[in-house]
Amino acid sequence: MSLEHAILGFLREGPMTGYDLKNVCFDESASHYWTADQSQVYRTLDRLESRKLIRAKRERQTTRPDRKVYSMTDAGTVELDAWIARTDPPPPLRDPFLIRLRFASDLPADDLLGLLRDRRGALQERLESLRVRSAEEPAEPPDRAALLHRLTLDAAVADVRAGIDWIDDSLELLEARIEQEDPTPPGGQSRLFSPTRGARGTVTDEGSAT
Amino acid sequence: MSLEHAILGFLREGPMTGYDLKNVCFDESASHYWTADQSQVYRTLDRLESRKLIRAKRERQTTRPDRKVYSMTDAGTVELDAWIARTDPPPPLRDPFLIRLRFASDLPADDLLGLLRDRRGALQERLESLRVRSAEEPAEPPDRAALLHRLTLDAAVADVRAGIDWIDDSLELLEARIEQEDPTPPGGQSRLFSPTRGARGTVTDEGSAT
DNA sequence: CGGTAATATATGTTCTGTCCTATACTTGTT
DNA sequence: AACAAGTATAGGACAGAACATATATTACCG
Repeated sequence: MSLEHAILGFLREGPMTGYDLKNVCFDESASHYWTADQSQVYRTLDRLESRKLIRAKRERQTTRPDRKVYSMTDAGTVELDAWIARTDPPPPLRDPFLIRLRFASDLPADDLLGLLRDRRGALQERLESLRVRSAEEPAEPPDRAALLHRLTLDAAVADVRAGIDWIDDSLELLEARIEQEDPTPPGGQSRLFSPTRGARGTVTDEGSAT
Repeated sequence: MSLEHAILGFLREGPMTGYDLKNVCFDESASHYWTADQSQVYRTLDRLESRKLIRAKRERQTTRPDRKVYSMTDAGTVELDAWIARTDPPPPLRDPFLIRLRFASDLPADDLLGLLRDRRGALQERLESLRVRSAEEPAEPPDRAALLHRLTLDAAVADVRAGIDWIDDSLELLEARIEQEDPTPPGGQSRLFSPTRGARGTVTDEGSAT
C-alpha cells in the first residue's frame, strides 16, 4: 500500500517514467524513509494503471528505448488524498541487532563491546551521509513541499542520532557491569587507553565541534 | 533469518513449546523489538527441526492437548553463535508516515498540523506502555542477560522519544512557516489557545514533571 | 570492433510476514 | 447443555519485498 501511494505522490508533482521513479525519486529523494526495488516499481505502476489511478502514454524516442510516461488521473488524486489523511499506528521497532544483543550474554566481554562499537560506526557513517544530503538541500526551503521534504531528512537524522546515543549509554552501562563482574582488568589493556566513545557533543552537532 | 535466530536464542535459555515462544517470548518479552505471528513461529520451528538445529520431544498431557517441547542441538548453538557475531548494516528507516508527510503539502494547514499531532499522541501512548513494561523489570538487572534485555527496552524508549522530539521540532517549524505564509490568523483560534506541545521535559522524563 | 554504461521495461522466483481458518481438548460460566 | 476462554498445533492464501535475469537501444571508450 505504501509504495503505491508514494508513487502517486511523486506522480502528482509531475508525469514520470518508471525509470525516473526508481532512479530519481526512490534512490535519490526518498531513500532515507522508503526504498523500492526496480521490479517492484514497474509492477506497482502496472497495478495502478489497471486500477485507473494513473495513466500511461507511450513515447517513441529516437535516441533511447521507448518509454511510458505515467501521469495521475482524477481517481488517483482522490485516492492519494484519502490515504494521506488516514492515520495508522507508527511501525513497531524491528531490528535484528536487538535480537543479537539480547542473546549475546555468553560472548566474551570484548566481543560484546565490539558488537556495539561496530554498530555505532555504521550509524555514524549513515549520519554522515545524511549530513551530506542535508547540505545539498536549500537551507531555507522555498515552499511547503520543500519544507516537508526537509522534515523527512530531519526524521532520519533524529533516528540515527537516537541510535548512536543509545549505544553510547549502553556501552557505559556494559563497561561498568563488566568491570564489576571481573574486577581484574586484563593487563591494563582494556582500561588504560579506551578508544570507546567520543564526547557526546561530537555526535550531536555533526562534527563542527570536533 | 532473524526470526529463526530469535527462536534459537530463546530455546538456548531453556526448552519450550511453540505456544510459549509465541505467547511468552514474542508477545511479552521481545515485542518491543521483534514480533512474530503464531503461524510463523510454528512453521519456523518445523524448518529449524528439519535442519537439525533444534529437536522436538512430544509430551502427552492428560489435562491439556499434547505439546511439542523443543530444545537446542549442538548444531543450533553453533549456528546461533555465528549469527550473533555477524555484523550487518542497521535496517533503513521505513515509515509510511513520512511518505504521508512528504506529500501532504496541499493539505489545509490545520489538517497538516493534525497529522503530526495525531502521530505524537500515538507515540506518547507507546512511550507510556514502554514505561510500564520498564517498571516491571528489576531496576538492577541481576545478570548480564537481564542487563541486555534492559538495553533493548532502552533502545525502544530512545526510538520513540526521538520520534516525539522530532515531531515537536517539526510542529514548531511548520507553525512558523504557516504563519509566515498566511499572516492572518483565523479569528485568534489557532494561536490563542494552543494545545500543541507540552514542555520538552515532559517527554523526556516520563511525566514526573508534568 | 568489442565492451561497458546508461536508458528503459519486464518477468520468474523466493522469502518473510500477515490473515484467516481449522482442529482438539479442558475448564469454567451461564 | 451450550458457550466462551485457555492451551496447543497446523495449513491455505496472499501481499510486500528482495533477488535474479532478460531484453532492446544508443553512446562512449579503448
